[in-house]
Amino acid sequence: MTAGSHGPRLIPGPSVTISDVAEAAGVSRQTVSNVLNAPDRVRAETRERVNRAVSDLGYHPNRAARSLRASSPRMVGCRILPVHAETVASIQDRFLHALAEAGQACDHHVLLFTAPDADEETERCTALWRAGAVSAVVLYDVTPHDPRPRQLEAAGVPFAAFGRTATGAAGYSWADVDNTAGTASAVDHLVAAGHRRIGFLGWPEGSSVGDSRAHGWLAAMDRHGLLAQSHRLDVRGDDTMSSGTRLMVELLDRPGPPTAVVAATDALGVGALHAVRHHGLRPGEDVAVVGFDDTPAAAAVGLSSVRQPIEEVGRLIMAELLRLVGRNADEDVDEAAESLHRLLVPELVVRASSAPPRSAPGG
Amino acid sequence: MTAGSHGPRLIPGPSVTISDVAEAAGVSRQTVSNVLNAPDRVRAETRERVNRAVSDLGYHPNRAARSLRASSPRMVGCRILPVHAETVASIQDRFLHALAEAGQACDHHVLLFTAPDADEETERCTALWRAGAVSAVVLYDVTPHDPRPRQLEAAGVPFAAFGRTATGAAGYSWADVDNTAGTASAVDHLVAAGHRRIGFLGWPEGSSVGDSRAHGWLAAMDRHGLLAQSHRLDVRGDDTMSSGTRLMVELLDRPGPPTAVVAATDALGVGALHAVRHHGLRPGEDVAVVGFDDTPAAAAVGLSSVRQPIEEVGRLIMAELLRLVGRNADEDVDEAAESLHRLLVPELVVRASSAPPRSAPGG
DNA sequence: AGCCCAGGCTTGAACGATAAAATCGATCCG
DNA sequence: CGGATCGATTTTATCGTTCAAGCCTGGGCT
Repeated sequence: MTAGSHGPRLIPGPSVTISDVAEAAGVSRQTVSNVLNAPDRVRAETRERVNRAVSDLGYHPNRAARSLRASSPRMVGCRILPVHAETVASIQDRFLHALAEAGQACDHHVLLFTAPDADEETERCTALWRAGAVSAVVLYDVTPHDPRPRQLEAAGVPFAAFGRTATGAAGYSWADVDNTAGTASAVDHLVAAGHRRIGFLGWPEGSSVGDSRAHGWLAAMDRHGLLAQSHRLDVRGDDTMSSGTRLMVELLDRPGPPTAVVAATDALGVGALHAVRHHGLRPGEDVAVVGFDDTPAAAAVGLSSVRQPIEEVGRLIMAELLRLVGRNADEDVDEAAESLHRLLVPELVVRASSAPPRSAPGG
Repeated sequence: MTAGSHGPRLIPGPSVTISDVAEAAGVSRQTVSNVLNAPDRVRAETRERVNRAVSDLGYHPNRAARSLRASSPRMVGCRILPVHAETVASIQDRFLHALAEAGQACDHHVLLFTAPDADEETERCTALWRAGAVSAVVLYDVTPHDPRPRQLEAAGVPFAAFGRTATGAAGYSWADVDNTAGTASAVDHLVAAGHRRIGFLGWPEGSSVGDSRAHGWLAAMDRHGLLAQSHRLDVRGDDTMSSGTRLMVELLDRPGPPTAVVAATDALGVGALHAVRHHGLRPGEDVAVVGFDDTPAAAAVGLSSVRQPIEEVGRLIMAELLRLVGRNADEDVDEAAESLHRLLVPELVVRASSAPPRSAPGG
């Protein structure tokens, strides 16, 4: 690059203001503002002239100024969690993408922040909101005894949650995925394919998500009249692939082994698939396996999996936040009874690991 | 909750302004501002009085107003990619977290946006920058023939990249990970453990990352005087677990099978591990396997893996952006020669799949 | 006493956009 | 033909913060 750097600036600078546009179009600032925000108030001819000036100069209204005047930053805050080694398969990236995409449709953006724990998260949320950096925040992965919703309510910060607490969830807006329905639909699918001895690979009791998924399996087994044998087919361990393999081997070695299993996660499911192959059995034909979360790993190995409708969750949450802060500007609380409380049903993605419907139940 | 909702508002509203603080402390707006931004200009006693008022009222300076006045939004934009089914293991979430964490240290935040393709990404970056929503943007996963750096340079948008193009990379700031050094260090590690027949599982030629990793393996083999046999130990296929298993089976069935393999990704590595087990061999003892990217899956199955120092990349990029926009305010370009050009060396994480150092090379 | 000076604080003026009110022309109607 | 009405545009004021300049007050010096 042989310099020549003192030439005229051809690129429009970052600071084209509404006054520049007004001057170029021969009108006042407010007219430009009207063209952009209330076009019907301006004569067609003027409008066109202003629009030309806008695109000629490459004008974009300054967000800070607009936020200041409107006292609405058009921003939504969301904590991004660190990726721990134990986190086998996170769907946080899908969630954040869905949120960003949903926001973009209505000129809102997602602001990321980090926090070491829940308390700090609440604190940061509050600070961001008080500073007018965000008009609302999103809570990701809210668990039954999560302190965050209560804390944010106390601080008066508008929010919506992905997941919900055991108590007090009526007071705030949330969207959640019905884990119970997810494993139940997996059982239904397997029963329809002719399976009757359907096992479950899960985590030890105590986690809400794990318990829901276990319960969905058990309830569906009961519904299909298969409860009697279920206790022999229920094994628990860590949420890892190797654990899945180990548990599956254990099941297959028992008398009256399962012809199909529902795994609480894809990690367990992928592990189970390998155990099946290791036993010289064909996945999907001899033994069917269904996972949970439809992570890329499941797609890669052809594992059927229950997919959470994260994109839908993102859309719902963003829409709800817009409603919340829009309403706030109008009246105060009071109609809080109309909060969002939506339990979404996940969808089973069928792949080779459970694909060929069996006409007759195998021995 | 038995209403009683018309009580006084105990929670401090979102709109505590600097004037409120000033009034409470019995000083002027500017003095409050000085206490916060240039404490040494204010007498200690006054400072303390103001500080008390600040914390009593829960005052946080309004970001929009500050951004407007300083014409610096203290925000950095970054596109979030959708999670495709083919994306076996993304490290984007780690990167975004690192970026957010690094920014937070100096009161900067990350703004997420989405875009369907590179051109649209450039356009959105430009729009965000022109609107003063971000002071700079970050490019993630820049490939050798990526159009984005050129486009952003043309638009005058300050940016830094994770990854770099084949040409013109001297003109902008980037940090990248040395893939070649990564696979080479894996080979070194295996040679030190006594291995001599070290195979490679990779993708077909044509992708920059894949080729670099292949080249690192080959060069290291050469360096250790093992080049002669390398052509028999180099197999390529898709970046999936099942592909990894298939390729590894193929290698193990050849005459003079490898006692160790380097996989271009964790997906291939995990697949290879299963092939090893399927052959009745013990991973790490009979055959060693090393993956790449140190994804959670690798940790879960005990696969040694080459870990990219993403956190370091995030820190470097954020620091560089601050330098860039700070400099911009001062002088114009000109010292662009001092851009960041940093090639980081990844680090091998040793786990059971290659753990026990062998004193004597096995047959 | 009168003057200067400096530290400590306050006042005025931006930053860029927009809601609300004022202005200007032109049209309409009794 | 005068006043009312209405549409199109401009002017004014404001959001909350900070820079630049101004204003006190008290102390030191001549």
